[in-house]
Amino acid sequence: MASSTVENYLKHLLLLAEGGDGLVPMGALAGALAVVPGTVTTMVKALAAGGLVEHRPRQGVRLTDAGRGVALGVLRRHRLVETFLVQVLKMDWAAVHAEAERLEHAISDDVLDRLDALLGHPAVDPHGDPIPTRQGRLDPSVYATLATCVADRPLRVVRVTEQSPEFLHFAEHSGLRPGTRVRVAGRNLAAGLVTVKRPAGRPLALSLAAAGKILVAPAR
Amino acid sequence: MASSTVENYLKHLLLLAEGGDGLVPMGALAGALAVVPGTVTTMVKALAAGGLVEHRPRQGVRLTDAGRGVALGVLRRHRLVETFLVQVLKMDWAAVHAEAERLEHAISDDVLDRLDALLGHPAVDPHGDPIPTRQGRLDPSVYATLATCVADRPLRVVRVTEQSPEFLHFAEHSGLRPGTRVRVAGRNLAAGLVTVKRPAGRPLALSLAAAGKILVAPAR
DNA sequence: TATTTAACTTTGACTATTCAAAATAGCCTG
DNA sequence: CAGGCTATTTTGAATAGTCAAAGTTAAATA
Repeated sequence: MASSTVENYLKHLLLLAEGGDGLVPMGALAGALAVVPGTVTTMVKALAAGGLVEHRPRQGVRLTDAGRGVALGVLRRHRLVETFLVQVLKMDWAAVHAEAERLEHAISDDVLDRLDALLGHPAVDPHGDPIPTRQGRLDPSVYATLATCVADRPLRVVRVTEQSPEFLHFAEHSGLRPGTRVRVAGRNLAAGLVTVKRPAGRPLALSLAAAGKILVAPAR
Repeated sequence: MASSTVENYLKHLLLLAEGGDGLVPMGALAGALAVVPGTVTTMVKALAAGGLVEHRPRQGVRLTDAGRGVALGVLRRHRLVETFLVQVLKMDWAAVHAEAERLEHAISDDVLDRLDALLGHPAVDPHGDPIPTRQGRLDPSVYATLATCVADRPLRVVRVTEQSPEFLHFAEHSGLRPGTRVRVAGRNLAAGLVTVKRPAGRPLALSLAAAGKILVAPAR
């Protein structure tokens, strides 16, 4: 059994590898885990010895298939727990991330399957993040963001890729939860601003950095 | 924050102190935690330094008020989680103990309060064990057992004080879950046997040791 | 190409928790 | 009261995970 620490290393490796070629710099992992770089080097060598990662010295780390399997399991637990906390216990979607960080290491497969059934086998969590299937399949869909999408088309928020309570509260109060219909009214690249229109409320201005965290798809 | 290990030491100390004067022999604690006695000595000295227990060298350990408070919190989490697993996730009552052993260290007060409300503020868990209140009050009721109660009176099973899946499965199949009406038909002390009658089914024979684990109250 | 710099690795040390095995303290028996 | 037994404590060592700080490397800069 992988310890909570090992599970965290693998989970963050999976998250950091999204998009790229999978080779994660040691420093990025250290930052994500809030430990000093030397600690990561030590741990990564141990994980490599266990066949969970491949270590390219001075270049980075990559999950092996075995490591990816473990990481997907952790991510599935994390996202299903978040969904449970919001849908059944009616918790604030900004608070559930921290809770799930602890619970994801303490839930058995049996409990997880029951939770999954209770929730109706959800495909995404409250933030719109896809939930890996029991077989370890993770929806690879790539979406545009409010910073990159075509302007003046009807859109639908599908995902908010940030878990800090501050940002999530802002998104909620701005009516930018997954499912909301929006439209990009304009962009001012020089000023780094995006203006979006929502069904109700006046136009909303947000920075390109913030806009880049709101993933959208064409509203059909 | 107390580590899982510390929480376990305190929880078992609370459980082992039930009834007695509170002074638990080091060996008993070692047995309950499945560690060697030397480990307990080391750990208990650390807990004593932290004000959570009082250590009487060569005699035993006792919880301080602070330690008891922590232990009651752990026990509350354990028993509420068990109740949730049985009532909401429909798990086998024999399986939930092991699950709760892990979850009890990962649940926040916020989640716990919501679970408590969802379950309707239960007073006892699926085994009939009392759930400490949020204020740390634990029902001190003492019940008779099938081994000690008066014979030939209508009774009601209130609690099964064993968590091994084997015993719980036996109890379930024998119709001895909390709530069941029973009556002691007879005892043979020499043979160490108790015969009980249940509403349905033929008389059931069980050993005094087993009968001592089934707590009962007069059926009103 | 020589130098600077940022990222990464190494080294030595520390905390928490555990075990095995040797030492000791109390108590019970004769 | 001497032995002996049992529970407990001590001692020495191991494992997992971590940090601080010193040492390397490789790539970017001049």
